[in-house]
Amino acid sequence: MTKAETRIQKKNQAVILSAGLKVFSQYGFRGSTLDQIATEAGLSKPNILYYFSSKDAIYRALLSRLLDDWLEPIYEIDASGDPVEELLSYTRRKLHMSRHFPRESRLFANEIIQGAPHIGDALSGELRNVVNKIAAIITDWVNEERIQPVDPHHFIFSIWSLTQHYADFDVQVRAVLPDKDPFPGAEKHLEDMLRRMLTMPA
Amino acid sequence: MTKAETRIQKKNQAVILSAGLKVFSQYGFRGSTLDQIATEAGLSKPNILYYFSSKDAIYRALLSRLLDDWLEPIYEIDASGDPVEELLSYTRRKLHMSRHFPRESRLFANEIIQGAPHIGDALSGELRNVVNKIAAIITDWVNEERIQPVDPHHFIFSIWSLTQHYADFDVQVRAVLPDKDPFPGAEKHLEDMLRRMLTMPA
DNA sequence: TTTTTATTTGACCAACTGGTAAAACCAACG
DNA sequence: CGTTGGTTTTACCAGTTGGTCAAATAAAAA
Repeated sequence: MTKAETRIQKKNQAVILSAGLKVFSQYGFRGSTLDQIATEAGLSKPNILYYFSSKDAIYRALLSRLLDDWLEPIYEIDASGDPVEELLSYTRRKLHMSRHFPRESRLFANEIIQGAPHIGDALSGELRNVVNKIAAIITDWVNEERIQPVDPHHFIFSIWSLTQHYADFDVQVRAVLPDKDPFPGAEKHLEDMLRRMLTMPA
Repeated sequence: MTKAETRIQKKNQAVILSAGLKVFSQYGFRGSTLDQIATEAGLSKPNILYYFSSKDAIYRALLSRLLDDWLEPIYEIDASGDPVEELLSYTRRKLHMSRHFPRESRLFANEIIQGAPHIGDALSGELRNVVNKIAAIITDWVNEERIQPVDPHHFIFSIWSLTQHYADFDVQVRAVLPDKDPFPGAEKHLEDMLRRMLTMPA
């Protein structure tokens, strides 16, 4: 039986997780320090360790929420919907995440680049399963000749990379396009490109 | 007048840079330690600092080589060549780099994700210039109706993200496709997709 | 060979790391 | 009011960090 949490606990846990997200997403696990997180959270270091038993515990708490959020848009793909529209709106949802939750995207990117030491299991477990499911749907759509032939797995990787790029490489994108918000252009570009790629020629 | 380097200097500098690349590309700058690099290089820590004045110096030496290597394939794009083939072979060169120099790709990714604190200037300088040049070429090709209309900047970003994904997110890719080498499939997929994108009428 | 120069090492340091312990503080409730 | 239980802080610790220094060693030049 888990004890009910007080208001203060809820608030401070949220503050710490938010600070941890900011710091971990920028420096990776090993490059981040409890002092940084404490400063960012406006709490003392021992106070942080009163709410989370260790640096690792903060990181793991963040990651366990993360994978769910990261995968959630893919569950909304509807096998009975219009193939092109389903895949385009999945892409739109992923791009939306890059725009509005770039820190989460970068935290994930850091974890993967470092070899996924904390979530490797989830990758070859849940992630792999859901990807294979969607890949099967895409294969069906191809066989029914409702979209152009594509390698379903690599196509999914393409959507991930195309959308996450705008969060993970934000600095680079803005260095090249300094004046404007890149996202409207990105959305139009991705929609055009993917639609062209998927659409059967008349 | 710079002194000529002895063969020991050459060898040890190379060994240290190689070890630094391995460590920095996995943990980022702040997450890496001189001890790790020393162990990886098979040298003592003070011995490493005999060849490079600081941890930062190793990192900067790596980055200064990196941007050149990273950009080099784009310089080979020939404005007078066949548009589709030029862009496809650029993509192939980038994918080739992801396959054979994944550590360099991840070092670069780490640096960008962290906000490019060491190479921000190069991004808004040299990188921006060369991208704008290639973007102008692509715009010409579009205007001459030799390829389908695309946003040139976002199209370049797309090539980068699609190809680098296979280096930076290698663990994820292999978690989903555990049995096979992903690169042959990736090459075919990217070629199919990009060709369709550039040639199919809207 | 001797001398000069380049290289490597072991001992060390101050600052920082994640984490602990106990005392002090504070809010609520009887 | 006083007690109780949750919260915060101060002081601290042992291990690690990037980096220094002088002495020891190996290589090259004379």
